[in-house]
Amino acid sequence: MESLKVLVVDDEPNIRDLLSASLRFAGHQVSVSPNGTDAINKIIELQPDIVLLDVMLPDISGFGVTKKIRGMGIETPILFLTARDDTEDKVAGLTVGGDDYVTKPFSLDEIMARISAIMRRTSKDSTPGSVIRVGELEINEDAHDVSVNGQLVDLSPTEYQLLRYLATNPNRVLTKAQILDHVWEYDFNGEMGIVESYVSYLRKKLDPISSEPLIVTKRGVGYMLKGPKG
Amino acid sequence: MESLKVLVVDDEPNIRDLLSASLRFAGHQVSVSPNGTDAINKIIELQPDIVLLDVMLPDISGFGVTKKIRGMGIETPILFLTARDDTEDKVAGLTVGGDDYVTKPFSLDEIMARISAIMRRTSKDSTPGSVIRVGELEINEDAHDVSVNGQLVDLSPTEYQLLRYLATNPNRVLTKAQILDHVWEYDFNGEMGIVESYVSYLRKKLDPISSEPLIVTKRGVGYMLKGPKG
DNA sequence: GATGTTTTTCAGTTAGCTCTCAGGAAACTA
DNA sequence: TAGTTTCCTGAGAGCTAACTGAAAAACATC
Repeated sequence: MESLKVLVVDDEPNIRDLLSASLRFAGHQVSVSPNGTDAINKIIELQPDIVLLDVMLPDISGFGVTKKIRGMGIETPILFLTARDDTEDKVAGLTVGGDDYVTKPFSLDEIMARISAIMRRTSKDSTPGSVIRVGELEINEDAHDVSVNGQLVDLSPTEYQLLRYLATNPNRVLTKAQILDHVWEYDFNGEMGIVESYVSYLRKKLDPISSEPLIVTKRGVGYMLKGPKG
Repeated sequence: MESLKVLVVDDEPNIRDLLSASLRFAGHQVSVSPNGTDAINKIIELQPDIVLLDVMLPDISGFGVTKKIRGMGIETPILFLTARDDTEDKVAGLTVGGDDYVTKPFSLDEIMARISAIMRRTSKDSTPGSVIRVGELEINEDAHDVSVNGQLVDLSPTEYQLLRYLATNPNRVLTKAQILDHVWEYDFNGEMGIVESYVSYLRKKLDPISSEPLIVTKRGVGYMLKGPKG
């Protein structure tokens, strides 16, 4: 995915910082906004490629912002951020058009995946494709399917997300802390041992099929998904 | 279906936004109009391929608009949007020619299906056909019936719409929120559990006939109709 | 207005997932 | 080799998502 202009709208500074740091690191151009009125102005002024929009804002709600800018003919795709315990009727209609939503607390990897999905669907030009391929491994993001040497592997949601994070960084060691920060929800306060557990789960499912171990341990550092070149 | 020029005429901004977002996302070129006189001008000026026309408008009614443009020799097909409690004789005669109507509140999937049907009937070159085929499953949109391995299956209206939505997105996981947004009427206020119920109904009717389960559950994500290749 | 169908809700059950922990294995250190 | 650290993995408790039967509510048909 090429560099995008992203606007992050949230009243919680922690969330803003988390998202803007990650998005900047991913090579995007990020602006932030703490409330609805400012967001509307920034959307008009900056014309971002995508807006990450909290629905619960101090002044105008995310829906109000959407209504306003859509009324002006601005069709920028929106990724809504909603509280998990919002009543269901509040989130109705959020997946219409190019838009989508994630619930708080989210994981960074999920945010990135949703942004990719939205840009893939809405942008006419470059279509990077929804298949991640690393050596014998193939991840189909549309079908949420994983296969090794053509053979399907059944993964739980967390296993899937962990594998995808590794697969988007092949031949690169990722520390357990990095993995926790990207794959688990930002309010997770458990131990890093859980990463070891899930790596173990993945190995048990993947290694019997692959010709050589896919995930290698770099002792004292972290884990790495071995790609064809490395 | 190739890209169409669509004019959406409705005085409620919410409906206009809902329709224009969905139609744009489907690749069409959308213009909107809030009243009858403006609609007449836009129809003359833009020469759309199809008009989505609310019958209840603040100035000239949808019928008035139709009469006017037909009097000018403009034969653009029209999909009328009517209130559900409109009397029969009011909507009678709407389906003459290439026209059709849907009642408010509608589901997005129904709107899209009606547009396809109208374009299929009126355009000469025409789209491939009205049959959706995914593996052993066959949906005939003209006859509104469904068969698996050649054997007819009797479905309720909602079952049919759900299956069609899944079938138009084979090998792609659809979340319950997406399904609700596309298959149920836009004012539906209930819980997502209803999707589980209907998936269960479909499975009970389809699985005894199919050689393998057609609808697969992607736990924590959504549902997917399994096609031949995936 | 009675009957049958469809839609929607609900609750009990089932199956699957997340996370923790603890003992053991492997790898480094000295 | 012994000691230390890091990692691996099996077991299990607790939780959550999903399935399904049943009943209530809405709707249609005659």
